[in-house]
Amino acid sequence: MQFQQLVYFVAVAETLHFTRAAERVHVSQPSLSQQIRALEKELGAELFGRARGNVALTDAGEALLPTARRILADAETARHEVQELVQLRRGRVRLGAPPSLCTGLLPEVLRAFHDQHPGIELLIEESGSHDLVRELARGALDFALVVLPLPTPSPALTTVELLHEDLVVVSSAAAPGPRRPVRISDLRHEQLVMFRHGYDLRELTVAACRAEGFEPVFTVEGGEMDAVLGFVRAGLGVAVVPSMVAEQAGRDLRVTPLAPPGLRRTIALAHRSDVAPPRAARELQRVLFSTRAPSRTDRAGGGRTAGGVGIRA
Amino acid sequence: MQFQQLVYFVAVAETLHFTRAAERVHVSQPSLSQQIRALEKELGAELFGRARGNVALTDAGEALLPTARRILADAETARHEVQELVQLRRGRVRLGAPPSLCTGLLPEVLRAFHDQHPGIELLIEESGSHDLVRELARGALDFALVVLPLPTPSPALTTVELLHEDLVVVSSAAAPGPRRPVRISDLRHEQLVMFRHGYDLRELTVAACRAEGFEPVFTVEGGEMDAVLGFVRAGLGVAVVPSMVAEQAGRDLRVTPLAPPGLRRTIALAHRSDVAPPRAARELQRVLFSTRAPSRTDRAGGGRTAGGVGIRA
DNA sequence: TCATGTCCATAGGCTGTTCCTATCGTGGGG
DNA sequence: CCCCACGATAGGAACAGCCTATGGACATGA
Repeated sequence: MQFQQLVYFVAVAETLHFTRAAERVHVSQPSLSQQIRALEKELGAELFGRARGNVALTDAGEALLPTARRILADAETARHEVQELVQLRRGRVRLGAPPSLCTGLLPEVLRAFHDQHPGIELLIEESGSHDLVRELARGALDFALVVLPLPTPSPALTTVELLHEDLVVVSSAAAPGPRRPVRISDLRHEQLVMFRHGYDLRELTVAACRAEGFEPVFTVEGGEMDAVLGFVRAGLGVAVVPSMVAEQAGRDLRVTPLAPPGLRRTIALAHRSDVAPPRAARELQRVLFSTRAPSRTDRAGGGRTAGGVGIRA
Repeated sequence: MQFQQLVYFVAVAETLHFTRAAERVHVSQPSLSQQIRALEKELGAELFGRARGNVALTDAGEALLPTARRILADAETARHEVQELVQLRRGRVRLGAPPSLCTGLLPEVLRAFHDQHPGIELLIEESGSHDLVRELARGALDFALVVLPLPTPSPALTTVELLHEDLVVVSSAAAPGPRRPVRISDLRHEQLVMFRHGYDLRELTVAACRAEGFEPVFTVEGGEMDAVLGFVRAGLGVAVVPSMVAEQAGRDLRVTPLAPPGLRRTIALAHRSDVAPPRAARELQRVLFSTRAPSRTDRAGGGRTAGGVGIRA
C-alpha cells in the first residue's frame, strides 16, 4: 500500500471517473488505473465497479474510503507539525542561567526572541553553574549560560564563549565610600554583603580575596541577587557584582570599578556535545549571540579546543 | 513520504539503533539509513540525533512519532477491514423475495448461509416482484428473488433462473374435496381464498383462470401467506400455492396437484447488470444455488441471453 | 598506544516499479 | 451506422529502493 495509491483511490472515489481523477492528481489515466489495480490486487478485493460509464465504489471500496482519507489527513498533519517546529512557530527552549544573568542579560534577549517567535515556550532554570551542568548532562536543559571555567569540566559538554563581564563594587549611594577604582586588596577593610552558596559570584569573589591573602568579612550572607542589592542600598556593606547588574540596579547605588587588572568572568553557552540542540534552541543561541556578541571563541568544556560547534543554520 | 519510511522511522525510534532497527524490519542497514535520510530531507528536519552510540529523537522526531504510529495502525486497520469483507467475516446482503419464497425456500437457505458466515448481516425485503425490481434498480437491494417473466423487463437487470415451482391446490383436510389432480377449469366451481394485491401468485392464478375463460370467485381476499393458509384450514375455500409452501403447511391441509400441464412458475435471482454484487451477496448466491439448484439457465431480464453473468469466485 | 570492534554513512550496481505515449475494445449517442 | 467517450492494455524510459562492499569515527581492551 502506497500513499500515492490512496491518493489516487480517493480521487477516483470522489469523482467516480478515472480520467477526471487522473487529471486531478496530475497523472496519466493509465498510470492511475494501474495503481488502482495494484491496490486492489494487494488488498485482494475490487474497490470499484467499472460498469460502462458508471464507476462505483464496491463495499470494499466503501470500507476503505474513510480510512484512506484519514491516513492522508494524518500524513498531512505530520508534515505540518514537523514544519511548525522547523519554522519555529512552535517549540520549547529550556535554558539554564545563573541569577546574575537572569537579571542582567536575559530579559532583553528573551524579549527579542519572544517577539520574533511568540509560539516558542521559554523555560528558564535559575541556578549556579554546578547545578546547571548537571541538569544539562541529564538532558533536562537544552542550553545553559555558565561561568567559565566550569566547576566540573567534561568533554560531554560543549561551551561557546559568549561575553566577558567586568565585576564592580557596589555600595550605598548614601554612605561614604571610595570614588576611585578600588583594588581587591582594598576589600580587606570593607564589610561585604555576600550571596548565598551556589552563586558563582560568591566563589569568584572569595577566591579573589584569598588570592590577595585575606579572608573577606561578610555582614550579611545568603541572599539572592535582589536581596544583596537591597542590603547594599541599606548600607549593610558593599558587594561585588557584574557591571551589567550594577548598571541596572538604579541610582541609589554607587558603582565603583575595580582597579586593573580587576575581576572579569567569562560567560559561555553550554550544551551537550552528543546531541544537536533542538531547532528553537539553536535559534535562541543565534539571538543570544547577535544581541550581545563581544566574543565567539569556541572552547570545549574540558578546556580543549572544539572546532565547528557553531550555530547550525 | 512512504509507508516504508514511516515503518523504518518507527523502528529506529523504538530501538534507537539503526543496525538493530534494520534487522527488525528485514532490510540492510544502509537501506534503512538512506530511507530515514530521504524522509528527513522531505520533511526538512532531522528526526534523529546521531551522536556516536547515542541515537536519539529530535524534537521533530518526537513530533512525528505518534502520528507515524497512527498512520501505520490505520493502514493496518484498512487492510483488515477490507480483508474481513473479502473473507466474509463481515458484510451485509440485502435480499428481496416474494412472500411465498420467504416462507418456503429462504429459511433453509438463510440458515445455511448464516451458519457458514455468522458475521454477515441479512436484510430481507418481502415484496412482490414489481416492488423488488424497483428497489433493485434503486440500488436498495443487492439481489432479489423474482418470478419470471419480470413485470417490467429491463436490460439493467440480469436474472438467473433458480428453480421451477409447481403450483398446487390446497384445501381444508376436514372438508370434502377432490382427491385426484384437478384442472384449472375445475376451479371455476371452487371458492378461492386469495392473497392481497401485489402477490405474484395472485396475478398468476387469476391469469390462469382467465385463460380458461372464467373469472375466479374469492371468498376472502387480501391476506398474506399465513393468513390465506389459515383461511383455507378453516374451510373458507381453496388456494393455489407453490408446492413447497403447501408441503410445509402441515397435515391439516389437503394438497391436490394440478393436472398436466398444471401451473409452474419460474423463480430467478435478479441483480443489477451494471455493478457486481458485493462479495457477501455473491456468496449468498452460491449458497442459494448449491442448496437448491434444479436450473441454472442464465437469462437476461429482457428475455435476451446474457452470457457470463455467473457467480464470481 | 595500537589493534579491534561497533556503528552509521557513502558508493556503485542491479532490479523492480512507476510513469509515460500509443493503442485497443466496448458501450452509448447522434 | 459511425463516432465518441472511457477505461484497459502494451511497451519502453526514468527512477527509486535495495543490496554488498567500504569508509570513517569513536570506544574498548590488551
